[in-house]
Amino acid sequence: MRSEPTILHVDLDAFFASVEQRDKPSLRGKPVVVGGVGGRGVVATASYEARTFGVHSAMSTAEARRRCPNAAFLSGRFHAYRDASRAVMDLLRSISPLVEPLSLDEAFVDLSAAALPDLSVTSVSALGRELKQRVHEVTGGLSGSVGIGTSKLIAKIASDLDKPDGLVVVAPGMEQDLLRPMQVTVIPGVGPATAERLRRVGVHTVEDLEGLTEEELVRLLGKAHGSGLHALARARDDRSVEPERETKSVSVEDTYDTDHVDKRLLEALLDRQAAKVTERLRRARISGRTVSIKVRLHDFSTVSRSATLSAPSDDVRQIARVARRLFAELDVSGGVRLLGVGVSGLADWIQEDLFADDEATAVEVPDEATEAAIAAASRHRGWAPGMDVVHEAHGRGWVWGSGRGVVTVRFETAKTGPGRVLSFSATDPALAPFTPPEE
DNA sequence: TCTGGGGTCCTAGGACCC
DNA sequence: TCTGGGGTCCTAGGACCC
Repeated sequence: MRSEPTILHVDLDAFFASVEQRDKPSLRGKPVVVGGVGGRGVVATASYEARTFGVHSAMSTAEARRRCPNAAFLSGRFHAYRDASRAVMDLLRSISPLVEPLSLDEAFVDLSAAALPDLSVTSVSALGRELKQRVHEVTGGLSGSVGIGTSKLIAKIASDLDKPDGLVVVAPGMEQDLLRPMQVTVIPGVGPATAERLRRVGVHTVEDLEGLTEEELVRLLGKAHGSGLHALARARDDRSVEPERETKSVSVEDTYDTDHVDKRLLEALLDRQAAKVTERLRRARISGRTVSIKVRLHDFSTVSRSATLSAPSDDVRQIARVARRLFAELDVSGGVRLLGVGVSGLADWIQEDLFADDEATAVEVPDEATEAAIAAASRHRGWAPGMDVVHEAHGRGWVWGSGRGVVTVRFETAKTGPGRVLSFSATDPALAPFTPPEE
């Protein structure tokens, strides 16, 4: 927690719905619901007019239609949201270089890096007002709610206090007075499951939460969540604004209007998703080592499977093949409601050839020994012997570390077909010919 | 016609290594 | 061939957020 109110949180009001109303005057003043319009859709954003009918985000669209049959139901125009979001984020970055977007419609700004005469409540309040005015201008009429405080926690809670079109600045020293009477669910990270656990031990408000020791909270919620909540309950929060957060995973998933049972259809859908994921990896110039699938069954239970490759890949066929293999292990005879493919363990796409200059002591060995080494190493790594290794190398190189040294196997590219082993070398000549480890 | 899609972070257990 | 501890990696699932 800082001594001055230097963290600002902006949240655009009913963002998707507001963009629709901005672009289509006939929708202004009327209930608008943006989200999935299919049989299994849910509401992403409801305009304030729709909210008066009890429609809110995450509600099923079917329920929303029941509550507000006259609303306009729209599936959304993401490029328009992205454009509006970009205008706002650019605006924020003109105020301070330290901007952390949380989503299209939300961001933290660190005002300690902004050009301000001082960081008094008066001064940051004036900045907040001006910001709201300029958000209105750069977006062609959208409003945002702004919260300013001495920490992320306080700024975020503050922006929610006077929605829509609000501005709340929490003066330094007032943090605990603000939090104590509130429900524990105002703390980001306290969702239904955590709230229920806390309720069972008689904790409803932040003040109640303060009554628990860190040990008690850790016992109840686990180490990270428990000690984190112990601090936040006391308004202790020194998380910094992180302008550049790296992507950790890329995924695609689809819920189908009816459950699918046809395995061949499902495999084709999986292939398509693998292609979409790969396309996004390539656009971002990244690749990934871990391929995951997600399957939601007819009863809404969800299973996931993943497999980690020896090297990062952005190869459609390889990712699709791994996805299919993982899928084949599952019993989906009851029907599949949702299917998804994801890639994590991301790395820069352009990989240096780590082994290019490492050949000084390299010793060439016969192909037979190479194949044996690959087979042994692949068993060692838990792969099916032989088959995946060549593809997984993806034209780079591949290292197997053992207690006795490092063995490098080089491949030609796998893009034009199954790769071929080009050479085999060891950093220590004593290792060649390589002896496969015992099973 | 209950329950999206894109993510992040955490936990727990097992394998493996030293 | 007895016992153990720590660290890392991997996998599956869960909670949470917008």
